Amino acid sequence: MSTVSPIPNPPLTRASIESAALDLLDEVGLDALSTRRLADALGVQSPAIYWHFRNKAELLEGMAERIYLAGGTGAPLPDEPWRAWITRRAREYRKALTSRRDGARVAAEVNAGSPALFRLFDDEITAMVGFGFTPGLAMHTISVITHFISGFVLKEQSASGQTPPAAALEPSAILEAAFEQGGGPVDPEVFEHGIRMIIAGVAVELAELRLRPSVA
Amino acid sequence: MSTVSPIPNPPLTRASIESAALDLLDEVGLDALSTRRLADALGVQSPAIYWHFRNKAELLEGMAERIYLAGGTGAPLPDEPWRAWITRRAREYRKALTSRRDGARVAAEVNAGSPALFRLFDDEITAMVGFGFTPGLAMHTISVITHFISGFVLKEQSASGQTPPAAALEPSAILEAAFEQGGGPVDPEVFEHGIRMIIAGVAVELAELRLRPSVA
DNA sequence: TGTCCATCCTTATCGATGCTAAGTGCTTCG
DNA sequence: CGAAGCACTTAGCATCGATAAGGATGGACA
Repeated sequence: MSTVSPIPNPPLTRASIESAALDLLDEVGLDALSTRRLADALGVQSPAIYWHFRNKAELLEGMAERIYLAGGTGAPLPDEPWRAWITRRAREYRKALTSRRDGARVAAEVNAGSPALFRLFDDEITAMVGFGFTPGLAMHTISVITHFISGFVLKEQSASGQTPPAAALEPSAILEAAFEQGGGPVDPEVFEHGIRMIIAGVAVELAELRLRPSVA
Repeated sequence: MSTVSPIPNPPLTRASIESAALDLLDEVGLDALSTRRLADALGVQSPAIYWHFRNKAELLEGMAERIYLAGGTGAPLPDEPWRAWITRRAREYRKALTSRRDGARVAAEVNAGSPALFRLFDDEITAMVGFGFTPGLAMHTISVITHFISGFVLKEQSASGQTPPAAALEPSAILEAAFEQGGGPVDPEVFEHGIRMIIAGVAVELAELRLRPSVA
């Protein structure tokens, strides 16, 4: 027998732990993501993680930030109209959340704290003001869209792999038609439609704002 | 010393356990809501709970349903216009979620299953069709509003009692103005504004629908 | 009246979890 | 050569959700 070659693991870093944690998340889901399993995946004992992170919540925050930032930069492209830009950003945001199992649940833990996310938020607000939004309207608009997306993806991800409602009750003919036409509460078209609705609502206010710039 | 009067606890029921669990939730929060603490509050040993519920998730579903149903009935009042009705329902829904600590997190667990909630959903869709919505538009509208509210309250509740972002970064003047005018992502005005935006967006489609009823 | 049985709860215990305390080996630098 | 401190291991604590098995209670029925 040859001696086992004593290849030492590459040293842990916050980044490598977060990466491994995200991969493990995809494998086992958030509820089964324990520090011991993560340590196993890293070829290490579980307390090693606590040298790099104060606790599991801090790890989850790091993971959440990575999920967020996977969406890419926030600024509008040159000559990109604001509706197209907001629509694109909304889709990117959803894609970032859905790219990881339980991504929305993990992202919901973050307290909006990190500098990188703060910058991104600042850039987006600034860009909106450049499009004629008041700062207040920009804050409201981006917040509304963000809340909608996180609520949507949260249900979308928790609905996947779940027992159907057992159909114990008979829906009315109208409700049946609603499911047929509307595809259920987490149908992809609901997402698109929601973004369109919100943008349409904002557009009304923005138009008024351009006519009567004095009104905040 | 008088003998301790042997008053037996009233027997447990699903309802009494769910009630006690919701009260305990207000006291300690979701993360500290364990079956042992709950059993303590009920004057009972923890496995007793498992006679009434298959597991903790089933308990949480019962709690979630109670939180939802605390909002009251869903049908519009006589002569209530649809915008007023939807606005009122949105506020009631938010109020139901915020009435309990971590209410949105608990409610997020439910898989939309219970018969009572199914009925409520059916009633609301049916009412909207009565207002001139197509079944599909009704499904989309109610879903969009629900997702927005759950996303909003989720952040609203997780933001309360949390360390501010430490202000490590300097916001741009525009972002500063946005916070001043807009009050931050979970400002109550964001909620009101979001509902108005969505309703405005829906109103546009509804108006088109009334002009050209052939279009789904 | 006596026995049987379903109901509802207790005792005891399991494996797993987040986390801490204390110790160990390795590198680096004075 | 020795000290410092970094990065990790070993050991263990309190707590968690959940199960197994048994005990008490009360009504149904012969």
